[in-house]
Amino acid sequence: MSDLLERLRGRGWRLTSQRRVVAEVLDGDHVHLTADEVHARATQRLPEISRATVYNTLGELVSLGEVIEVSTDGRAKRYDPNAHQPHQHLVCSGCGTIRDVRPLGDPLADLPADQRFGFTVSEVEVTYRGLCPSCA
Amino acid sequence: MSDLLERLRGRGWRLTSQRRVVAEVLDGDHVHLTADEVHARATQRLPEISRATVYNTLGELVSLGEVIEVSTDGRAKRYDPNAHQPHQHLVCSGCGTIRDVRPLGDPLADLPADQRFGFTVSEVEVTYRGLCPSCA
DNA sequence: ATCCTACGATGGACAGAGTCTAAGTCAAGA
DNA sequence: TCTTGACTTAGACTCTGTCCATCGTAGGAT
Ligand SMILES: [Mn+2]
Ligand SMILES: [Mn+2]
Ligand SMILES: [Zn+2]
Ligand SMILES: [Zn+2]
Repeated sequence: MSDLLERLRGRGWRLTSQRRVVAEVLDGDHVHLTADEVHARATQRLPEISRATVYNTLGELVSLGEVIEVSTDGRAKRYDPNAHQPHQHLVCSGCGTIRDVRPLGDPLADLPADQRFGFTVSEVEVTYRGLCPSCA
Repeated sequence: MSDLLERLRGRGWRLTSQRRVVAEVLDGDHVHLTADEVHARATQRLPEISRATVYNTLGELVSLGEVIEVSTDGRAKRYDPNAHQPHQHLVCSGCGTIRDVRPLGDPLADLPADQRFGFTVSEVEVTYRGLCPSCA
């Protein structure tokens, strides 16, 4: 996480307390918080941080490739700090919990040429759904 | 499409001009309209149809399994009348066009047991992304 | 053919998620 | 320490979707 801040400062990022707090909140595994959840947690450490700044900072982290935007339901987007290891998501239909998963093989290979309609396909996103142990 | 209306009438649906128009707008292949797009097209045929009715009717069609809700971007949900043939989606990152595709094999099989975290996995949703011929 | 009524349609208020702006603040280089 | 442009802030605004009270009508009953 501190190396994230180093990396960003190297790219000319002005290091403010707000940005530091947002980065801290996003630290960890299987973290998939909404912007408002990030804001709520950031507020505990820095009471006056604004919603706009959280949105701005998250947007910048996404642009810089340090955070991934995930929208598994039709609701709020979730922000995922696990950006450097490609992965997919397993979502509980009961409670909404999201886990990072790594399927075998290359999901792109499953789409035959005659199903590509002339597209240059470069990316694939897979969402597995089911019930977690607590909800089953 | 008329068999759709028959099926629904058989299930006790009251057949109103509004519902008929929404069903007509959703007819076709590779149709993935937002609720407001459905409303705009429905308005051309039936000028006084309301937004609420479009949302209600779409919601009912989804509950009845006749239409599928798709959210490929973080924006508005899209409504897909191709509900009886399981399929996945190929989305153009340039213009947003969505095509129905059928990948080979069973995507569920690619998730090994040690990546299931005790979940009962029952469903998988795949979104391929790339550039369509016009945007490339 | 007409009547009844419960189901459906309507418009507008409301809510959640996100964007934008104008004005104030401050990190960091000179 | 001074300066300045980048950053933060509050709140207005947009977009998507839901809810509600009231009105209208599809379709069965007579
Ligand atoms: Mn993740
Ligand atoms: Mn489709
Ligand atoms: Zn669960
Ligand atoms: Zn395109």
